[in-house]
Amino acid sequence: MSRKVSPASVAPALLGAFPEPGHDHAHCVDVALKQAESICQERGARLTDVRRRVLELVWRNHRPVGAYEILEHLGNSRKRAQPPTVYRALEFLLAQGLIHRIERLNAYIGCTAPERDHDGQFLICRDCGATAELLDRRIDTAIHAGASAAGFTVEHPTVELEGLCAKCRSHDHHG
Amino acid sequence: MSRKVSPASVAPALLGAFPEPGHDHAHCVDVALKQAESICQERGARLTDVRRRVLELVWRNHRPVGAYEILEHLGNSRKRAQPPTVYRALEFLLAQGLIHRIERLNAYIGCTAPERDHDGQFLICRDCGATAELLDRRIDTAIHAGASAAGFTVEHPTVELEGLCAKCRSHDHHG
DNA sequence: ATGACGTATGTTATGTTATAACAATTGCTG
DNA sequence: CAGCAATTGTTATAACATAACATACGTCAT
Repeated sequence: MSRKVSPASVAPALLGAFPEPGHDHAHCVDVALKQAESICQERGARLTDVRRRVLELVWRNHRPVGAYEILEHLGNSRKRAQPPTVYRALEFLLAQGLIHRIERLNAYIGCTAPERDHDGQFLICRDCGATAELLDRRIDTAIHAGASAAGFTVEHPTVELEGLCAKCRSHDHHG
Repeated sequence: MSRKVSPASVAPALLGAFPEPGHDHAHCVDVALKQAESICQERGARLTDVRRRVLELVWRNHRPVGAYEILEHLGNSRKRAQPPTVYRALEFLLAQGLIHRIERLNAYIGCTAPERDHDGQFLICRDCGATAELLDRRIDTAIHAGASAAGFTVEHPTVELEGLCAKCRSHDHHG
């Protein structure tokens, strides 16, 4: 069992793509959790039980998930967790680059390329809610160029693109 | 007095630029209000008293302003306005393209090019809070190209770039 | 002018998202 | 196992936003 996971072998084939309707999502979750373990171990960061469960819940599907939605599913039969528990876990996962926050939606989504330090670009379908992460260097380049023309240095770009995914666009046309 | 205002004559020299520290801000507000009047008249939209006052408050400075901050300044000596009053005015101003919402900050900022229908790109200084609007076609192009490569049609891009403006960057270096 | 209608605003209550502050627990290290 | 730092639990509240219904206002046909 190699501890160091090569990006090529584990990266889901989702970068810039929307998942197929019937794909093996358990596999997506599995990969994400394994990557998280590996990354945290490398860094000496502690992927505790709460944090792992929150990460798992963020990965329940390929849509951004709200903190309170996570909270609902985090409950331990008898006692419900409180907001700070979830927000602290989210804060940790954000800091480790394991998830991203979607500002438009006040929601969180699993990162598909956690090995790289980056701010992604997000394609958010207004119809089905599916959200894909893009890592487009041309967009980055254009942004940095445009900003520096105004004397501005970009540190944390937020790029969230609402629109229609291919599937929903074809539905709209046909139905 | 011409009713139709040519963009060239009124557009503030701020597109993609941060305002000078000592600029005549009363002029910025004045221009914004006049443009708003003109645009609403053309469209048969009613720029009522509440709406004009909210627009004026959004333009108090070149930083995004929160709804509750507006609320505080909207009070009429005796009775304070309620949240829905402000939110409804903001909704109207957004619909008319007279202001933009900054998602990262849950805040609103005056649009510097209200005659054009557009989603701007925003440069937000993390140090001084000053925020400038960019209308960079290269960024738009890169975004649409990147998205369509994933089969995605962008309808409403959100581009909010946090970083350092020229002034604050030089302060950082010197001090 | 007046009544009917649509738009705008006032008012009350509540929903949703997020954090402050402090206590208790856990895990690591000497 | 004592001491310390990191994590989680718990209580309360802050910050942002909207639902629902009442009132006022503008305008247009009669």
